Amino acid sequence: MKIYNTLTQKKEEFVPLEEGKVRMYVCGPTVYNYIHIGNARPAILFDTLRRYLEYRGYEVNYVSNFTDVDDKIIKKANEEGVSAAEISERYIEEFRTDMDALNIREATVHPKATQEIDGMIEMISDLIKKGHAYEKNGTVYFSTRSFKEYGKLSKKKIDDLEAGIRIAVSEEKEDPMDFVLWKPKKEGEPSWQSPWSDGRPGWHIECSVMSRKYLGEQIDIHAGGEDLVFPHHENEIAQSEAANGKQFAKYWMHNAFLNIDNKKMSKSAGNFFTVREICEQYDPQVIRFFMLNSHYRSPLNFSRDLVESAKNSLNRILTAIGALEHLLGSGALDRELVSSDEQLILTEAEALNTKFMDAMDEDFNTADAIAAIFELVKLANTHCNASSSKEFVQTLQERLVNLCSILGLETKKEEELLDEEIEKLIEERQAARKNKDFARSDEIRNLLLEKGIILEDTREGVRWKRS
RNA sequence: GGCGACAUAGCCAAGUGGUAAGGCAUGGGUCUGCAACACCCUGAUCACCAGUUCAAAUCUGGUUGUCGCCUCCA
Repeated sequence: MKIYNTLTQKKEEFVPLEEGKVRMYVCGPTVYNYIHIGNARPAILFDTLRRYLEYRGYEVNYVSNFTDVDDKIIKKANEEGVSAAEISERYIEEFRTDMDALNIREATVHPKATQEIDGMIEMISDLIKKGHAYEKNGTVYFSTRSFKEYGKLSKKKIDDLEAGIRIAVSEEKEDPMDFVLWKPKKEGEPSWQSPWSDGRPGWHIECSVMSRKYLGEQIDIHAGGEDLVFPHHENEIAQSEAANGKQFAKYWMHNAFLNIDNKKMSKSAGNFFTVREICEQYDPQVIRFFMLNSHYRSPLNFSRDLVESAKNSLNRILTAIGALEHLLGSGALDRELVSSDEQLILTEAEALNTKFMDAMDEDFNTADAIAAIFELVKLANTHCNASSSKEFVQTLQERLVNLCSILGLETKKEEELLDEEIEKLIEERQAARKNKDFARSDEIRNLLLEKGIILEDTREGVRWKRS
């Protein structure tokens, strides 16, 4: 299994620190609003990676934080006249709702920054003691020059960064590139006591501390959006490695951005969508499929047309699985033994299964893996019918369901029951068709279509699905 | 100014040395009472130029174009 490592800029064989176990940390959201569709990309991707690792037999310890103290949260709280905690709690709940809709599993541990302040103070003290940080008027800065490998992740040289050109440099800093570990509170801000001042932690220190607490000093995979490479992840490396004296994360994975109509999402331009509003218009599964249908390290464009297209694509897969299940449930399959012709098809299916796994092993190539699913769909559509053997159909059905579930695509909707009224209409339509009353038959079909029920007449009876 | 990425059919998108996966859309056909689903057929020499090689979308150099990071941001 190979993973592209931002640190080395190469695909590397994945070898976990401890055999059979994977420790991964994914930078979580700052909870000050609903998450947008761009936030959903890493969440979906790394959840899928986790599912795949587990499928491959690894025990995955997946930690993702909530940044629940931050300027943006405080600003929002002040605007609404409520506490920062109220804002963060509210949006943590909304975040969970969105994650659930997208079928993203909950992290093993989902720590909140505000509950880890002690650990942060401890690490900051340690960094000061080791000469990697210094205090000025209640503010503690990390001394980037003290960490000689600073810049190794983002491949930047401190001298090239031209700090201060675009933001005013605080005169307190010994070097323009030094960043804040702890800052004193301003009026009306939430604060915690510390040896330096009543205040709050800087953003970067959170992840170093939470990662160490829940996963240890060294972890396997640290992931996030590519914009986090610098400065966030660079700073995390500096803090963690300066404090622990060990390599922090072995593999750094970064997903490319999601653009809207070919432009970067920005609130000022108004070209962004929240996950919430997209989920009102489309099955969240479509969004998940959409994200997985391209490579995680390539920029991905988002537009209505593209989602429409993804919806049709996903439907092809789901329809095929639905058809197999319908066939299995129809009682039409009375042959038990797999024929020799069927055995050949099953061998092909086995090869496609391997193709899927190979694609996933090659730096998590979900687009290629999905291609294997489509080829499997084609096999099933072409070869499964009422004269197939039960085992043949079942094997293909199970293969498809299994591959989809690795990607977090749920194919088994719970046994849904239709309204009695609708059931009656379907029966009435069947009777009408039998009597060749096609006018009435079509009338009923259209009526149900308006109610979101699509009917399909098959040799094995009527099949319905939701539009 | 520094660092980095990308450019494949109408659209989306795999593919890093041996003559282009997969999907969506389009058009034609089969199936169907009609549909839907499905199946069959239908499409690109891989931005451009030069080079390396028996052989390049895939390597090297250059050109053009698009984009990201360097500031809170997934």
